[in-house]
Amino acid sequence: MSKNITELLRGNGFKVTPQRLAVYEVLANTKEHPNAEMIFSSLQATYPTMSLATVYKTIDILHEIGLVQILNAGEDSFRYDADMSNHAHVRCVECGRVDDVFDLDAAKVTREIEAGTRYRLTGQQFYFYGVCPECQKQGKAH
Amino acid sequence: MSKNITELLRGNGFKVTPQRLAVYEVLANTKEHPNAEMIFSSLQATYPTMSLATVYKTIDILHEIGLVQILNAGEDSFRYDADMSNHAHVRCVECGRVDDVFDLDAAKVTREIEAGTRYRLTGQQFYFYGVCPECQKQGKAH
DNA sequence: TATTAAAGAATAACGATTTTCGAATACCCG
DNA sequence: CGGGTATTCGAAAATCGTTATTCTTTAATA
Ligand SMILES: [Mn+2]
Ligand SMILES: [Mn+2]
Ligand SMILES: [Zn+2]
Ligand SMILES: [Zn+2]
Repeated sequence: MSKNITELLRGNGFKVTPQRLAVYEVLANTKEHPNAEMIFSSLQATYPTMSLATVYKTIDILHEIGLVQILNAGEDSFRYDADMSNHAHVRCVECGRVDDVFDLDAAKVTREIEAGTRYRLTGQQFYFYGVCPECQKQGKAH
Repeated sequence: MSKNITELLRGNGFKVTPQRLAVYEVLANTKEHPNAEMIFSSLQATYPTMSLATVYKTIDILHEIGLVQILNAGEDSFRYDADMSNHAHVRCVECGRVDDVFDLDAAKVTREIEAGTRYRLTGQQFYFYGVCPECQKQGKAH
């Protein structure tokens, strides 16, 4: 995995830097779908000198070489995901967390849409909104 | 249809103004899913004095009284749709147009997700992106 | 038609995200 | 090891859809 990103960076003419590896590691080891600020914060401990600008530029590159997908979950900022598989997401409108949704055959849906619309689809985003299990517990008073 | 919006505005304590009717007419008579700027532009001919701020405020009201839905098609701005049925959208990454996708049973998909996750879902947003038939012809992307 | 509160026009302001800038640093190739 | 140059840092600035403001106009009611 780390080997993969190193090769991909070099192979695309990008230098391999600790910052780039670190940003990718954050995304590869979380299921939280962080935005740029969250990535930046989580690197403060290990990379106190990391610049937010570097996070943004690194994400651009990681996206360009196919290692990171960009999520628009209807918030002000973008979220990022190193899981490049075709899966949907659900955002809790109470606490803001974004979880994976794997119980959806996205490829099948895509095929149906492609047949119906005559578009050649290159991607898709499914977002669901609701209340996560934890917030349901806390908000019993509803 | 115009009768409907008039009643709804009055019934909700809003005044019926030419601007409000005009904004709704644009949305009711197009399939282009315009954003605020596009609505504003398309009204320049008939309402040269229309303010962009009025477009925004009117959309708020139309949304509030259930006449317009707000779309997040993965762009910087929101798009609006007077078709209140539950349907998905597809955006052409070449020319930016946004088309309807009626070949998707969103309610069915939502039920599946709700069963699989433990979220209590309150809404969803699907959008697909790809290359529309016309842009495929022009070979902008082979 | 007069009254009055709501609404519109025009434009300034907003504000969080994202980008830019220039000097310092460090990756990488030979 | 160096030299060349991509990259980083840090702060500042831009971005830009949307909202607030101020003054003017208008819809609704009787
Ligand atoms: Mn994910
Ligand atoms: Mn539509
Ligand atoms: Zn929650
Ligand atoms: Zn197109």
